[in-house]
Amino acid sequence: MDKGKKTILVVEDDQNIADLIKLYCEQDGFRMVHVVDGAKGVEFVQTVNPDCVILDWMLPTMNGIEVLKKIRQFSEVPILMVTAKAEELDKILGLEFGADDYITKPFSPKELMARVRAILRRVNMGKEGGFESLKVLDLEIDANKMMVKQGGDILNLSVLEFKLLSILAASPGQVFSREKLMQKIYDSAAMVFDRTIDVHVKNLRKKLGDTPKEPRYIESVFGIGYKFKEYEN
Amino acid sequence: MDKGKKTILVVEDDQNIADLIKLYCEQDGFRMVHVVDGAKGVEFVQTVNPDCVILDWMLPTMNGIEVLKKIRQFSEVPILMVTAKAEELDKILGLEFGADDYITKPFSPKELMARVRAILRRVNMGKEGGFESLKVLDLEIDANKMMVKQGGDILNLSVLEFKLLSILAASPGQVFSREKLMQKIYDSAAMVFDRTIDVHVKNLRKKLGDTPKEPRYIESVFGIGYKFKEYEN
DNA sequence: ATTTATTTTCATAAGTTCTTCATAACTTTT
DNA sequence: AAAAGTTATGAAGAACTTATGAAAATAAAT
Repeated sequence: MDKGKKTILVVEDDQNIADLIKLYCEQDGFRMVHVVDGAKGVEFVQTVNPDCVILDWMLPTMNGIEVLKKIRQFSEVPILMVTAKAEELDKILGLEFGADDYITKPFSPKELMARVRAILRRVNMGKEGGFESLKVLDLEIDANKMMVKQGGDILNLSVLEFKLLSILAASPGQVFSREKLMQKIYDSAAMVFDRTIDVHVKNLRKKLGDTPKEPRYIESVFGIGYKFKEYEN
Repeated sequence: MDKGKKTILVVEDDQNIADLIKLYCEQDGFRMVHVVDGAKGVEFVQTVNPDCVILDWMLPTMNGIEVLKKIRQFSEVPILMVTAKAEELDKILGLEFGADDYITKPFSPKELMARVRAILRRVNMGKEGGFESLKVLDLEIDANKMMVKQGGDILNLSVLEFKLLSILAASPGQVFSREKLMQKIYDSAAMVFDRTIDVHVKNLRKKLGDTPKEPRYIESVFGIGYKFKEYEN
Protein backbone atom coordinates (compact mmCIF):
# COMPACT_ATOMS: atom_id res chain seq x y z
CA MET A 1 0.00 0.00 0.00
CA ASP A 2 2.40 2.64 1.19
CA LYS A 3 5.48 2.21 -0.92
CA GLY A 4 7.38 4.66 1.21
CA LYS A 5 5.90 7.55 -0.68
CA LYS A 6 3.29 9.67 1.01
CA THR A 7 0.27 10.59 -1.06
CA ILE A 8 -1.05 14.11 -1.23
CA LEU A 9 -4.54 14.73 -2.60
CA VAL A 10 -4.96 18.14 -4.16
CA VAL A 11 -8.46 19.49 -4.69
CA GLU A 12 -7.98 22.47 -6.95
CA ASP A 13 -9.78 23.79 -10.02
CA ASP A 14 -6.94 25.89 -11.34
CA GLN A 15 -4.80 23.64 -13.48
CA ASN A 16 -1.77 25.90 -13.31
CA ILE A 17 -1.68 25.86 -9.56
CA ALA A 18 -2.22 22.13 -9.51
CA ASP A 19 0.70 21.64 -11.88
CA LEU A 20 2.92 23.76 -9.72
CA ILE A 21 1.99 21.85 -6.61
CA LYS A 22 2.56 18.60 -8.44
CA LEU A 23 6.03 19.68 -9.40
CA TYR A 24 6.92 20.49 -5.84
CA CYS A 25 5.33 17.41 -4.39
CA GLU A 26 7.35 15.18 -6.64
CA GLN A 27 10.46 17.11 -5.89
CA ASP A 28 9.84 16.37 -2.23
CA GLY A 29 9.20 12.72 -2.89
CA PHE A 30 5.44 12.70 -2.50
CA ARG A 31 2.92 11.09 -4.77
CA MET A 32 0.39 13.69 -5.84
CA VAL A 33 -3.18 13.02 -6.92
CA HIS A 34 -5.17 15.84 -8.40
CA VAL A 35 -8.93 16.28 -8.65
CA VAL A 36 -10.81 19.33 -9.89
CA ASP A 37 -13.96 19.40 -7.83
CA GLY A 38 -15.19 18.75 -4.34
CA ALA A 39 -17.27 15.68 -5.02
CA LYS A 40 -14.30 13.94 -6.61
CA GLY A 41 -12.22 15.10 -3.67
CA VAL A 42 -14.48 13.42 -1.14
CA GLU A 43 -14.57 10.28 -3.25
CA PHE A 44 -10.82 10.13 -3.61
CA VAL A 45 -10.21 10.51 0.08
CA GLN A 46 -12.03 7.21 0.45
CA THR A 47 -10.45 5.46 -2.48
CA VAL A 48 -6.82 6.55 -2.38
CA ASN A 49 -6.65 7.24 1.35
CA PRO A 50 -4.13 10.08 1.11
CA ASP A 51 -1.76 11.14 3.87
CA CYS A 52 -2.72 14.78 3.47
CA VAL A 53 -5.26 16.84 1.56
CA ILE A 54 -4.62 20.25 0.08
CA LEU A 55 -8.04 21.79 -0.38
CA ASP A 56 -8.87 24.96 -2.24
CA TRP A 57 -11.53 27.02 -0.62
CA MET A 58 -12.95 28.33 -3.89
CA LEU A 59 -14.31 25.46 -5.85
CA PRO A 60 -16.90 25.58 -8.63
CA THR A 61 -19.58 23.17 -7.45
CA MET A 62 -19.15 22.51 -3.76
CA ASN A 63 -17.41 25.06 -1.53
CA GLY A 64 -14.51 24.28 0.72
CA ILE A 65 -16.39 24.07 3.98
CA GLU A 66 -18.83 21.56 2.56
CA VAL A 67 -16.05 19.37 1.27
CA LEU A 68 -14.31 19.66 4.60
CA LYS A 69 -17.42 18.63 6.50
CA LYS A 70 -18.07 15.69 4.21
CA ILE A 71 -14.56 14.42 4.53
CA ARG A 72 -14.63 14.84 8.29
CA GLN A 73 -17.66 12.57 8.49
CA PHE A 74 -15.51 9.57 7.80
CA SER A 75 -11.88 10.59 7.87
CA GLU A 76 -9.40 12.42 10.04
CA VAL A 77 -6.91 12.91 7.26
CA PRO A 78 -5.03 16.18 7.81
CA ILE A 79 -6.37 18.95 5.63
CA LEU A 80 -4.56 22.06 4.53
CA MET A 81 -6.88 24.78 3.31
CA VAL A 82 -5.88 27.15 0.55
CA THR A 83 -7.74 30.45 0.71
CA ALA A 84 -7.70 33.67 -1.26
CA LYS A 85 -6.27 36.65 0.48
CA ALA A 86 -9.35 38.60 1.47
CA GLU A 87 -11.12 35.73 3.08
CA GLU A 88 -9.89 36.13 6.62
CA LEU A 89 -13.20 35.05 8.00
CA ASP A 90 -13.36 31.93 5.95
CA LYS A 91 -9.98 30.84 7.13
CA ILE A 92 -11.25 30.93 10.58
CA LEU A 93 -14.39 29.06 9.66
CA GLY A 94 -12.37 26.40 7.92
CA LEU A 95 -10.28 25.93 10.98
CA GLU A 96 -13.28 25.66 13.22
CA PHE A 97 -14.66 22.96 11.03
CA GLY A 98 -11.62 20.84 11.32
CA ALA A 99 -8.96 21.98 8.92
CA ASP A 100 -5.48 21.46 10.26
CA ASP A 101 -3.87 24.52 8.78
CA TYR A 102 -4.40 27.08 6.10
CA ILE A 103 -2.34 29.04 3.63
CA THR A 104 -3.34 32.17 1.73
CA LYS A 105 -2.98 32.89 -1.95
CA PRO A 106 -0.68 33.89 -3.33
CA PHE A 107 1.57 31.45 -1.53
CA SER A 108 5.08 30.33 -2.23
CA PRO A 109 5.30 26.65 -3.14
CA LYS A 110 8.14 26.38 -0.68
CA GLU A 111 5.96 27.52 2.17
CA LEU A 112 3.18 25.23 1.07
CA MET A 113 5.47 22.24 1.17
CA ALA A 114 6.89 23.31 4.51
CA ARG A 115 3.39 23.22 5.89
CA VAL A 116 2.63 19.89 4.37
CA ARG A 117 5.76 18.46 5.89
CA ALA A 118 4.88 20.02 9.23
CA ILE A 119 1.50 18.35 9.13
CA LEU A 120 2.90 14.99 8.12
CA ARG A 121 5.53 15.24 10.81
CA ARG A 122 2.87 15.77 13.41
CA VAL A 123 0.80 12.86 12.25
CA ASN A 124 3.86 10.70 12.07
CA MET A 125 4.83 11.54 15.58
CA GLY A 126 1.63 10.18 16.97
CA LYS A 127 2.47 10.49 20.61
CA GLU A 128 1.45 13.81 21.99
CA GLY A 129 3.62 15.56 24.49
CA GLY A 130 6.69 13.94 23.05
CA PHE A 131 9.21 15.95 21.19
CA GLU A 132 9.82 15.49 17.56
CA SER A 133 12.71 13.44 16.42
CA LEU A 134 14.58 14.21 13.29
CA LYS A 135 15.19 11.34 10.90
CA VAL A 136 17.73 11.68 8.13
CA LEU A 137 19.12 8.79 6.14
CA ASP A 138 19.74 6.03 8.68
CA LEU A 139 20.06 8.51 11.53
CA GLU A 140 17.48 9.14 14.22
CA ILE A 141 18.09 12.25 16.25
CA ASP A 142 15.98 12.50 19.36
CA ALA A 143 16.26 15.82 21.19
CA ASN A 144 14.10 14.57 23.99
CA LYS A 145 16.35 11.69 24.82
CA MET A 146 19.52 13.41 23.72
CA MET A 147 20.19 10.32 21.70
CA VAL A 148 21.28 9.50 18.19
CA LYS A 149 20.70 6.15 16.57
CA GLN A 150 22.43 5.05 13.43
CA GLY A 151 20.51 2.22 11.84
CA GLY A 152 19.24 1.19 15.24
CA ASP A 153 22.58 1.39 17.03
CA ILE A 154 22.97 3.99 19.70
CA LEU A 155 25.82 6.44 19.20
CA ASN A 156 27.48 7.89 22.23
CA LEU A 157 27.84 11.59 21.37
CA SER A 158 28.83 14.47 23.59
CA VAL A 159 26.42 17.36 23.97
CA LEU A 160 28.44 19.48 21.61
CA GLU A 161 28.62 16.76 19.00
CA PHE A 162 24.92 16.24 19.38
CA LYS A 163 24.23 19.89 18.77
CA LEU A 164 26.58 20.02 15.83
CA LEU A 165 24.93 17.05 14.18
CA SER A 166 21.45 18.39 14.92
CA ILE A 167 22.22 21.70 13.29
CA LEU A 168 23.72 20.19 10.18
CA ALA A 169 21.23 17.37 9.76
CA ALA A 170 18.26 19.67 10.22
CA SER A 171 19.11 21.38 6.95
CA PRO A 172 20.70 18.97 4.50
CA GLY A 173 22.46 20.73 1.67
CA GLN A 174 22.77 23.99 3.49
CA VAL A 175 26.31 25.17 4.05
CA PHE A 176 27.22 26.42 7.50
CA SER A 177 30.31 28.55 8.05
CA ARG A 178 32.39 27.80 11.09
CA GLU A 179 31.34 31.13 12.46
CA LYS A 180 27.68 30.30 12.03
CA LEU A 181 28.12 26.94 13.66
CA MET A 182 29.88 28.48 16.62
CA GLN A 183 27.15 31.05 16.99
CA LYS A 184 24.62 28.29 17.15
CA ILE A 185 26.58 26.00 19.41
CA TYR A 186 27.88 28.42 21.98
CA ASP A 187 25.96 30.83 24.14
CA SER A 188 26.44 34.20 22.49
CA ALA A 189 29.96 35.31 23.25
CA ALA A 190 32.31 32.45 23.74
CA MET A 191 35.45 33.28 21.87
CA VAL A 192 36.85 30.05 20.56
CA PHE A 193 39.50 29.23 18.07
CA ASP A 194 38.07 28.71 14.59
CA ARG A 195 39.61 25.31 14.07
CA THR A 196 37.95 23.88 17.12
CA ILE A 197 34.93 23.15 14.98
CA ASP A 198 37.13 21.07 12.71
CA VAL A 199 38.16 18.92 15.60
CA HIS A 200 34.60 18.35 16.65
CA VAL A 201 33.63 17.50 13.10
CA LYS A 202 36.49 15.05 13.04
CA ASN A 203 35.37 13.39 16.24
CA LEU A 204 31.78 13.35 15.11
CA ARG A 205 32.76 11.80 11.81
CA LYS A 206 34.71 9.15 13.62
CA LYS A 207 31.69 8.19 15.68
CA LEU A 208 29.50 8.20 12.60
CA GLY A 209 32.01 6.12 10.68
CA ASP A 210 32.23 8.93 8.18
CA THR A 211 35.23 10.01 6.14
CA PRO A 212 36.04 13.42 4.64
CA LYS A 213 36.98 11.95 1.28
CA GLU A 214 33.83 9.98 0.72
CA PRO A 215 31.35 11.40 3.16
CA ARG A 216 28.01 9.80 3.78
CA TYR A 217 26.84 12.53 6.15
CA ILE A 218 29.06 15.54 6.62
CA GLU A 219 30.76 17.21 3.69
CA SER A 220 33.53 19.77 3.93
CA VAL A 221 32.96 22.85 1.84
CA PHE A 222 36.37 24.21 1.03
CA GLY A 223 36.88 27.79 2.12
CA ILE A 224 33.51 27.99 3.85
CA GLY A 225 32.58 25.33 6.32
CA TYR A 226 30.47 22.19 6.42
CA LYS A 227 27.17 20.85 5.27
CA PHE A 228 25.10 17.77 5.71
CA LYS A 229 24.98 15.74 2.52
CA GLU A 230 21.83 16.07 0.51
CA TYR A 231 20.61 13.17 -1.52
CA GLU A 232 18.24 13.52 -4.42
CA ASN A 233 15.33 11.31 -3.90
CA MET B 1 -8.13 30.08 42.46
CA ASP B 2 -9.39 28.12 39.51
CA LYS B 3 -12.30 30.06 38.12
CA GLY B 4 -13.13 27.33 35.67
CA LYS B 5 -11.28 28.84 32.78
CA LYS B 6 -7.59 28.22 32.39
CA THR B 7 -5.52 31.23 31.39
CA ILE B 8 -2.95 31.07 28.64
CA LEU B 9 -0.37 33.84 28.37
CA VAL B 10 0.93 34.36 24.84
CA VAL B 11 4.19 36.25 24.36
CA GLU B 12 4.30 36.93 20.65
CA ASP B 13 5.20 39.96 18.58
CA ASP B 14 3.30 38.93 15.46
CA GLN B 15 -0.26 40.16 15.84
CA ASN B 16 -1.65 37.76 13.23
CA ILE B 17 -0.30 34.72 14.99
CA ALA B 18 -1.53 36.05 18.29
CA ASP B 19 -5.03 36.57 16.89
CA LEU B 20 -5.10 33.06 15.54
CA ILE B 21 -3.98 31.61 18.84
CA LYS B 22 -6.59 33.70 20.61
CA LEU B 23 -9.31 32.31 18.42
CA TYR B 24 -8.25 28.79 19.16
CA CYS B 25 -7.82 29.36 22.84
CA GLU B 26 -11.32 30.71 23.15
CA GLN B 27 -12.70 27.91 21.08
CA ASP B 28 -11.12 25.51 23.56
CA GLY B 29 -12.50 27.42 26.52
CA PHE B 30 -9.32 29.10 27.64
CA ARG B 31 -8.85 32.70 28.58
CA MET B 32 -6.05 34.17 26.49
CA VAL B 33 -3.84 37.07 27.45
CA HIS B 34 -1.52 38.50 24.86
CA VAL B 35 1.63 40.56 25.34
CA VAL B 36 4.07 41.67 22.68
CA ASP B 37 7.42 41.67 24.42
CA GLY B 38 9.41 39.67 26.93
CA ALA B 39 9.45 42.19 29.73
CA LYS B 40 5.67 42.39 29.68
CA GLY B 41 5.60 38.62 29.56
CA VAL B 42 7.62 38.26 32.73
CA GLU B 43 5.48 40.88 34.42
CA PHE B 44 2.24 39.23 33.42
CA VAL B 45 3.30 35.84 34.68
CA GLN B 46 3.42 37.45 38.10
CA THR B 47 0.25 39.46 37.83
CA VAL B 48 -2.16 37.16 36.00
CA ASN B 49 -0.55 33.88 37.12
CA PRO B 50 -1.39 31.96 33.95
CA ASP B 51 -1.76 28.19 33.71
CA CYS B 52 0.47 28.01 30.68
CA VAL B 53 2.75 30.31 28.69
CA ILE B 54 3.23 30.20 24.93
CA LEU B 55 6.55 31.91 24.34
CA ASP B 56 7.98 32.91 20.99
CA TRP B 57 11.70 32.41 20.75
CA MET B 58 12.18 35.38 18.46
CA LEU B 59 11.21 38.50 20.29
CA PRO B 60 12.29 42.06 19.51
CA THR B 61 13.82 43.18 22.80
CA MET B 62 14.55 40.19 25.00
CA ASN B 63 15.14 36.78 23.50
CA GLY B 64 13.27 33.67 24.47
CA ILE B 65 15.89 32.07 26.66
CA GLU B 66 16.23 35.24 28.70
CA VAL B 67 12.50 35.47 29.24
CA LEU B 68 12.45 31.79 30.11
CA LYS B 69 15.19 32.22 32.69
CA LYS B 70 13.53 35.25 34.22
CA ILE B 71 10.22 33.49 34.57
CA ARG B 72 11.87 30.41 36.02
CA GLN B 73 13.36 32.50 38.79
CA PHE B 74 10.01 32.74 40.44
CA SER B 75 7.55 30.48 38.68
CA GLU B 76 7.14 26.91 37.55
CA VAL B 77 4.39 27.72 35.08
CA PRO B 78 4.61 25.35 32.12
CA ILE B 79 6.16 27.02 29.11
CA LEU B 80 5.70 26.06 25.48
CA MET B 81 8.41 27.50 23.27
CA VAL B 82 7.74 28.47 19.69
CA THR B 83 10.87 28.34 17.54
CA ALA B 84 11.64 29.06 13.92
CA LYS B 85 12.41 26.20 11.63
CA ALA B 86 16.14 25.69 11.63
CA GLU B 87 16.78 26.32 15.27
CA GLU B 88 17.26 22.79 16.48
CA LEU B 89 19.91 24.04 18.82
CA ASP B 90 17.72 26.53 20.51
CA LYS B 91 15.15 23.89 21.20
CA ILE B 92 17.73 21.91 23.00
CA LEU B 93 18.90 24.94 24.91
CA GLY B 94 15.34 25.78 25.76
CA LEU B 95 14.91 22.36 27.22
CA GLU B 96 18.01 22.69 29.32
CA PHE B 97 16.71 25.92 30.66
CA GLY B 98 13.37 24.55 31.66
CA ALA B 99 10.92 24.77 28.79
CA ASP B 100 8.26 22.09 28.96
CA ASP B 101 7.76 21.57 25.27
CA TYR B 102 8.46 23.29 22.01
CA ILE B 103 6.87 23.59 18.62
CA THR B 104 8.47 24.69 15.37
CA LYS B 105 7.16 27.20 12.87
CA PRO B 106 5.28 26.79 10.76
CA PHE B 107 2.90 24.97 13.04
CA SER B 108 -0.75 24.25 12.67
CA PRO B 109 -3.00 25.83 15.27
CA LYS B 110 -4.47 22.42 15.93
CA GLU B 111 -1.15 20.99 16.87
CA LEU B 112 -0.41 23.96 19.08
CA MET B 113 -3.59 23.50 21.03
CA ALA B 114 -3.02 19.78 21.29
CA ARG B 115 0.27 20.51 22.96
CA VAL B 116 -1.21 23.09 25.27
CA ARG B 117 -3.84 20.62 26.36
CA ALA B 118 -1.20 17.94 26.83
CA ILE B 119 0.82 20.23 29.05
CA LEU B 120 -2.16 21.25 31.11
CA ARG B 121 -3.19 17.66 31.54
CA ARG B 122 0.29 16.74 32.66
CA VAL B 123 0.43 19.55 35.18
CA ASN B 124 -2.98 18.70 36.49
CA MET B 125 -2.08 15.10 37.05
CA GLY B 126 1.00 16.04 38.95
CA LYS B 127 -0.87 18.28 41.33
CA GLU B 128 -3.80 16.11 42.17
CA GLY B 129 -2.59 12.57 42.45
CA GLY B 130 0.98 13.33 43.30
CA PHE B 131 2.96 10.87 41.26
CA GLU B 132 1.56 7.98 39.40
CA SER B 133 2.11 4.36 40.21
CA LEU B 134 4.11 2.35 37.77
CA LYS B 135 6.17 -0.74 37.20
CA VAL B 136 9.47 -0.56 35.39
CA LEU B 137 11.96 -3.38 35.12
CA ASP B 138 11.94 -5.06 38.53
CA LEU B 139 10.73 -1.92 40.26
CA GLU B 140 7.24 -1.32 41.56
CA ILE B 141 6.54 2.26 42.41
CA ASP B 142 3.38 2.77 44.41
CA ALA B 143 2.37 6.41 44.62
CA ASN B 144 -0.37 5.92 47.18
CA LYS B 145 1.71 3.99 49.64
CA MET B 146 4.78 5.99 48.79
CA MET B 147 6.60 2.73 48.51
CA VAL B 148 9.06 1.17 46.13
CA LYS B 149 9.65 -2.54 45.75
CA GLN B 150 12.62 -3.97 43.94
CA GLY B 151 11.96 -7.55 42.94
CA GLY B 152 9.57 -7.89 45.85
CA ASP B 153 11.87 -6.34 48.43
CA ILE B 154 10.80 -3.08 49.95
CA LEU B 155 13.25 -0.23 49.60
CA ASN B 156 13.39 2.38 52.30
CA LEU B 157 13.52 5.63 50.36
CA SER B 158 13.17 9.15 51.62
CA VAL B 159 10.40 11.34 50.19
CA LEU B 160 12.80 13.17 48.02
CA GLU B 161 14.40 10.02 46.72
CA PHE B 162 10.98 8.64 46.01
CA LYS B 163 10.04 11.67 43.98
CA LEU B 164 13.29 11.62 42.12
CA LEU B 165 12.89 8.00 41.17
CA SER B 166 9.25 8.47 40.23
CA ILE B 167 10.03 11.32 37.89
CA LEU B 168 12.85 9.55 36.16
CA ALA B 169 11.19 6.16 35.94
CA ALA B 170 7.97 7.61 34.58
CA SER B 171 9.75 8.56 31.36
CA PRO B 172 12.50 6.12 30.55
CA GLY B 173 14.94 7.50 28.05
CA GLN B 174 13.98 11.09 28.58
CA VAL B 175 16.77 13.33 29.78
CA PHE B 176 16.06 15.60 32.74
CA SER B 177 18.30 18.54 33.48
CA ARG B 178 19.10 19.19 37.11
CA GLU B 179 17.09 22.36 36.84
CA LYS B 180 14.11 20.46 35.54
CA LEU B 181 14.38 17.87 38.28
CA MET B 182 14.50 20.55 40.93
CA GLN B 183 11.44 22.22 39.47
CA LYS B 184 9.60 18.97 39.71
CA ILE B 185 10.85 17.92 43.10
CA TYR B 186 10.42 21.16 44.99
CA ASP B 187 6.96 22.57 45.05
CA SER B 188 7.97 26.17 45.25
CA ALA B 189 10.97 27.31 43.33
CA ALA B 190 13.32 26.78 46.22
CA MET B 191 16.81 28.01 45.67
CA VAL B 192 19.01 25.01 46.06
CA PHE B 193 22.53 24.29 45.09
CA ASP B 194 22.73 22.50 41.74
CA ARG B 195 24.82 19.64 42.99
CA THR B 196 22.32 18.65 45.59
CA ILE B 197 20.60 16.59 42.96
CA ASP B 198 23.82 14.68 42.42
CA VAL B 199 23.95 13.73 46.04
CA HIS B 200 20.40 12.48 46.03
CA VAL B 201 21.08 10.51 42.89
CA LYS B 202 24.09 9.01 44.60
CA ASN B 203 22.06 8.01 47.64
CA LEU B 204 19.26 6.68 45.50
CA ARG B 205 21.69 4.66 43.46
CA LYS B 206 23.15 3.20 46.59
CA LYS B 207 19.75 2.03 47.78
CA LEU B 208 18.97 0.62 44.35
CA GLY B 209 22.31 -1.11 44.16
CA ASP B 210 23.05 0.90 41.06
CA THR B 211 26.39 2.17 39.84
CA PRO B 212 27.19 5.16 37.61
CA LYS B 213 29.57 3.19 35.44
CA GLU B 214 27.26 0.36 34.61
CA PRO B 215 23.82 1.61 35.50
CA ARG B 216 20.80 -0.61 35.52
CA TYR B 217 18.41 2.23 36.30
CA ILE B 218 19.78 5.74 36.36
CA GLU B 219 22.17 6.99 33.73
CA SER B 220 24.19 10.20 33.93
CA VAL B 221 24.00 12.36 30.84
CA PHE B 222 27.18 14.35 30.80
CA GLY B 223 26.61 18.08 30.56
CA ILE B 224 22.86 17.85 31.06
CA GLY B 225 21.52 15.72 33.85
CA TYR B 226 20.09 12.25 34.32
CA LYS B 227 17.76 9.79 32.70
CA PHE B 228 16.21 6.47 33.48
CA LYS B 229 17.65 3.73 31.35
CA GLU B 230 15.57 2.72 28.41
CA TYR B 231 15.55 -0.84 27.21
CA GLU B 232 14.46 -1.80 23.74
CA ASN B 233 11.11 -3.59 23.44
C1' DA C 1 15.72 17.86 75.07
C1' DT C 2 17.89 14.23 72.89
C1' DT C 3 18.16 11.23 69.40
C1' DT C 4 17.43 9.96 64.68
C1' DA C 5 16.72 10.62 60.01
C1' DT C 6 16.85 13.61 56.16
C1' DT C 7 18.57 17.24 53.37
C1' DT C 8 21.99 20.53 51.93
C1' DT C 9 26.56 22.12 51.52
C1' DC C 10 31.36 21.53 50.95
C1' DA C 11 35.85 19.65 49.50
C1' DT C 12 38.26 16.57 46.85
C1' DA C 13 38.89 12.75 43.80
C1' DA C 14 37.85 10.73 39.49
C1' DG C 15 36.36 11.04 35.04
C1' DT C 16 35.01 13.33 30.53
C1' DT C 17 35.04 16.67 27.19
C1' DC C 18 36.93 20.77 24.90
C1' DT C 19 40.50 23.50 23.12
C1' DT C 20 44.85 24.25 21.52
C1' DC C 21 48.74 23.19 18.97
C1' DA C 22 51.79 20.99 15.72
C1' DT C 23 52.09 18.55 11.64
C1' DA C 24 50.45 16.08 7.69
C1' DA C 25 47.44 15.96 3.80
C1' DC C 26 44.87 18.18 0.65
C1' DT C 27 42.99 22.13 -2.65
C1' DT C 28 43.40 26.16 -5.03
C1' DT C 29 46.02 29.73 -7.06
C1' DT C 30 50.02 31.55 -9.25
C1' DA D 1 55.22 22.69 -10.09
C1' DA D 2 55.71 25.58 -6.44
C1' DA D 3 53.47 28.60 -3.32
C1' DA D 4 49.77 29.84 -0.56
C1' DG D 5 45.94 28.74 1.75
C1' DT D 6 42.70 25.24 3.84
C1' DT D 7 41.39 21.06 6.07
C1' DA D 8 42.44 16.61 8.75
C1' DT D 9 44.19 14.53 12.65
C1' DG D 10 46.79 12.83 16.81
C1' DA D 11 48.17 14.14 21.13
C1' DA D 12 48.35 16.77 25.52
C1' DG D 13 46.70 19.25 29.03
C1' DA D 14 43.24 22.78 30.32
C1' DA D 15 38.65 23.21 31.58
C1' DC D 16 34.79 21.40 33.02
C1' DT D 17 31.42 17.68 35.08
C1' DT D 18 30.30 14.14 37.93
C1' DA D 19 30.97 11.01 42.09
C1' DT D 20 31.54 10.59 46.72
C1' DG D 21 32.62 10.88 51.69
C1' DA D 22 31.89 13.68 55.39
C1' DA D 23 30.26 17.55 57.92
C1' DA D 24 26.84 21.03 58.83
C1' DA D 25 22.08 22.34 58.86
C1' DT D 26 17.36 21.16 59.06
C1' DA D 27 13.38 18.47 60.22
C1' DA D 28 11.09 14.62 62.54
C1' DA D 29 10.57 11.47 66.14
C1' DT D 30 11.06 9.80 70.75
